[in-house]
Amino acid sequence: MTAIDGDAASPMNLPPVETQAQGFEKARSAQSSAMLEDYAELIDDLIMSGGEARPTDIARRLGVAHATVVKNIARLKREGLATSKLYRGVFLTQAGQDLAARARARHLLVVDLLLAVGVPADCAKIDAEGIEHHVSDVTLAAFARFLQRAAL
Amino acid sequence: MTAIDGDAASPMNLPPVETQAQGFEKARSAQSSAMLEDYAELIDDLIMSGGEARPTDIARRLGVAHATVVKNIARLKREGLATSKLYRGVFLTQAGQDLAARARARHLLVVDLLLAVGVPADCAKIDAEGIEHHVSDVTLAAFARFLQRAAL
DNA sequence: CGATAAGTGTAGCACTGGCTACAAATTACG
DNA sequence: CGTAATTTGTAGCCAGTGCTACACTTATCG
Repeated sequence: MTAIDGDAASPMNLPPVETQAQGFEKARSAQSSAMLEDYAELIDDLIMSGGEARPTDIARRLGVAHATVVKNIARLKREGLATSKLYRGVFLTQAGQDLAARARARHLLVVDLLLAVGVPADCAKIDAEGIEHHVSDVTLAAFARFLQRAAL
Repeated sequence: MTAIDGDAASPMNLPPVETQAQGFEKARSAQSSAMLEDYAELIDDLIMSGGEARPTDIARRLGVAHATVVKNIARLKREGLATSKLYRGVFLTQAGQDLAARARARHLLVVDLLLAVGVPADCAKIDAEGIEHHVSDVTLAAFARFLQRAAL
């Protein structure tokens, strides 16, 4: 039951079982909240730039079918992040706006770090989309510190 | 059909539709191959360190139920990455070993980069598990260059 | 004002990847 | 050698997130 025997069974260079499992578990759970963050950030972007966030626009931006967006917006509403009336655009609650702000800050920081270590701009933007959801707060703080140091 | 109108509808600071959709699409497809890479790398690790990769060990390392592992191993076999006989351990085909080698190289490079920018070791190991699957070849090359430069 | 286009929402399907529960095989041991 | 524990495999369920097809509302325009 305990993980002790698991460690004892590793004769050499394998990482400890718990650490490894922890990493995988975190990666799995990150995927779960990734959609919420992406939607919140995108909806916020659309509202701020154009005044409204419509399912069709969101779908085009995400590269998915509009029906997928409608279904996922239902989840955002279920989780208290967004509101919408029938055949009207989507809006973020306060919680949704907070999430969007956090997601955007994280996104920008990841892009900046990629640029700072020499990743081409277009590539940095694309890769950041996948990476940002797996960057823990500790790592994010390290990124910020590194960028501050590099800017001097 | 074209994305032209989408761009025209963006009055200000939003990124172009195609680039954005491209990033999201890549993130989604990365998730699809992530499982294969994780399994291949882990199976290879287990075989190299202990001589055999058993579903129960894999399950413990990944932090999932053994039945999940068995099901996913079936997918690896379907895709020509692994072989196994009933009630015996799992082995990698040549393609599987190649995938494992690539995954491991990528994993190590990501961990090294995180360490190089000041992320704590334990945190780097955990976060790398999620990040590695979203690092494109171009970005990976940039990481390598950065590390080489930093080592001087 | 009415017809057509565009946008929105609903229903139902497929696939992935978790899980539990149960069955079968293998291994360990008295 | 045979029984108990462990391991492996199978079956069936659920949730998430895509999709297409269809229905309905809203907007556009002749």
